[in-house]
Amino acid sequence: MQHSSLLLQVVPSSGEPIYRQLMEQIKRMIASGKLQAEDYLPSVRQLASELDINPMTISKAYGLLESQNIVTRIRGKGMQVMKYTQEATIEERLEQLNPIMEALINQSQQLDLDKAQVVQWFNQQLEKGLK
Amino acid sequence: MQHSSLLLQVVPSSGEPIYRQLMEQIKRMIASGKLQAEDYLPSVRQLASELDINPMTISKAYGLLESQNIVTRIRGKGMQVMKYTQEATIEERLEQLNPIMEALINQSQQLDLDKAQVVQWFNQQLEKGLK
DNA sequence: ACGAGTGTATTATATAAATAATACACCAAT
DNA sequence: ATTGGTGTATTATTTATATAATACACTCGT
Repeated sequence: MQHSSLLLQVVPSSGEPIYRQLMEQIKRMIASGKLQAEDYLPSVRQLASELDINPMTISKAYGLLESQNIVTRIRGKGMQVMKYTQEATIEERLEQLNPIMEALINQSQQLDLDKAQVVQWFNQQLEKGLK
Repeated sequence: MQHSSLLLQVVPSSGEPIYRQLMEQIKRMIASGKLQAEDYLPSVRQLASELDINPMTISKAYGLLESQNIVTRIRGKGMQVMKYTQEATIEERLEQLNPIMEALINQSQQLDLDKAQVVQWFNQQLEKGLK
């Protein structure tokens, strides 16, 4: 099977543990509808080989997603996005950005940058990075 | 001595190692001029007790800052911000926000949010968080 | 029944990070 | 000289993360 699944990416050196990076990305993909109810996640072994990561690290992420009732393990088939899962509203998705925005605001304060400067810079960076 | 120094804060559960959190915050405080050339960093023991963190973790951060020539160890006195250190320009400080902005843009894409929505939300959050 | 595909358990190893408790070398003020 | 303040070295222990190599139980298509 293909499922190319190269939507997921991981930065092992980022401090953030790999299994958490995976969990958060999958949650975002569910929130945005890129993964829908009853869709299957890429298989452990396939994802492990694509990302060059140990299969048990993937399995750890999947197991935790299951324990959070986000995904169901289906024997012999794989991990399935929970039935009845709804794509998140725009408002809900925006709220998921809060932790990182908090960090950004925090760093801005420590750098003694004011609101206007940061917003301008943010817009400038957005031009280059967001469609 | 006081130096209350409660400018520094740390989130032990964030994945980001404590010693790196400290290093980055101190670098930002130097860039913004909150710490100036020849200022002293809070002492290892004092900071350790304030943040409820092991002294050797602080010492590790300080040692790495020294090896990056950001700070000088002065025997019997403490860690001093390098002489002749200049406060960073606004442009330089804005560039220090790039890594976190990249992450924010990345997450926005994964959530399938568009530029206008994110900018609006960002402004809204800024109202609450930045003076 | 077989084989290839699921996720997972197990055991072991390695590394980074953090803690803990001491001890040391140094400086400065008394 | 003594005391109390610096940072640091040392050794040991603990925890979380990640890897590695096997093995197992299950499902599906043939």
